[in-house]
Amino acid sequence: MSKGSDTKQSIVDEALNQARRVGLEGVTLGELATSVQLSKSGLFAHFKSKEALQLAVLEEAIDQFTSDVIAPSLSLPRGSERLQSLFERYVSWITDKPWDAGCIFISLSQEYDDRPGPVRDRLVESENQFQDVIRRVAQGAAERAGVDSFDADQFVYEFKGIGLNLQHVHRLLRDPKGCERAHKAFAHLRAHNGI
Amino acid sequence: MSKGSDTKQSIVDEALNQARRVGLEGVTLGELATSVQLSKSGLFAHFKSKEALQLAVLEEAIDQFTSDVIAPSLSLPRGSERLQSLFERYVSWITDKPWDAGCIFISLSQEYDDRPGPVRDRLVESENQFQDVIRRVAQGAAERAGVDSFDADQFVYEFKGIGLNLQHVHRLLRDPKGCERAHKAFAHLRAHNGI
DNA sequence: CAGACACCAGCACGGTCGTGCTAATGTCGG
DNA sequence: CCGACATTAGCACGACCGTGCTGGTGTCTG
Repeated sequence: MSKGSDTKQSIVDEALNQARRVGLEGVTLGELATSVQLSKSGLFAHFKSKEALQLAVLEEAIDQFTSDVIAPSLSLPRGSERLQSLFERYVSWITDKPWDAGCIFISLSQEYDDRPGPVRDRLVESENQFQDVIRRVAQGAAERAGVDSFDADQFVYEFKGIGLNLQHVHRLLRDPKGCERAHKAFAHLRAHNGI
Repeated sequence: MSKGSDTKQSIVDEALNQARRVGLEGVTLGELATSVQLSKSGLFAHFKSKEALQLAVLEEAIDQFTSDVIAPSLSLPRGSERLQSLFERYVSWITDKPWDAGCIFISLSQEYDDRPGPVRDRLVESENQFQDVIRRVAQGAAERAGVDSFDADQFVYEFKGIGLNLQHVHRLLRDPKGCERAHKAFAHLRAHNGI
């Protein structure tokens, strides 16, 4: 039972790479099939619908994000060190991909903000979970630093803004100074909150 | 020669509205034709290609942005008042649209960041122009406030981050507190820079 | 008022889309 | 080694895509 799972995994991997460039709706079964050297119907047999494939791809992206960004940061000691790590790994996630394609969640959030359905629902759920992680990590840093009246939700908002514009300047405008500006902005944010 | 221009304008308007929801590639000539009560070929005759239509739509969006956001702000006296107006009009542009669809440039930047061609080129050009406006307005406010060593580019980066995440939380997460957070973040940004 | 021309509908084209059905191939446990 | 079953190819389908051509209908100009 391993042959089938293997090819299914390679399909999802390739679909994820393509989705980073053309979006999840833009991934085509025909094109995807030739990419993984399968017939269109052979590929389709692994998923009962295109939507199921899209959900599998999204799930794969969430898994990668969890193990690349979240988990390593949470393994660090609570406090500003963990917070800094979370930010830096988020920056790397957006800019360091060997395949040059950026953060897929940011692309998908624009693609699905007006497209109801299970894909959008799952995307919203994962975004909220990520916000929760940021909030808790920041809250921990604030407590360790002895800061009172810390507005965690506001911190999350500004944290994400830095990341979103990083993707914007890095991918659309091709500004090489993006990372530098992102780090500087985050330093401002930390200083402003005393953490 | 006014009948033709009128219908052409109504086509572009409708296409712009649809593009806000499904992107420029997602706008379909057939669907667009029925929306404006024209035959597909009748509509197509106004543009020699779909790409020409896309460029016309983008140009229309740029015009609206200029007259809704940029021009009114630039008519105000130089300084922090003008800067604040620019930000608030940007926030309104993202959230206040009667058609509930958000800022199309943010959607397009994700759609075309990996799709070379004239549409992407024009989009990049207009983004750079907007950044120039922010930079000059902020620089003016800094000079009026007597601030030295003002990092205008960094200010632009953080300004845009606030707007991008506003679109994100407003449209995807449907967070009603988005505007409030955006304004608070901008107040932080101004305070940090002393303007 | 008539001729020139802009405007638009009808129809057709090759392609590709997602999705099914059927049959041949492969893989694995007994 | 063989039978059960998972995996994949071939083929077909209706729908829609962007794009042309051709002819008719309106509209403005002289």
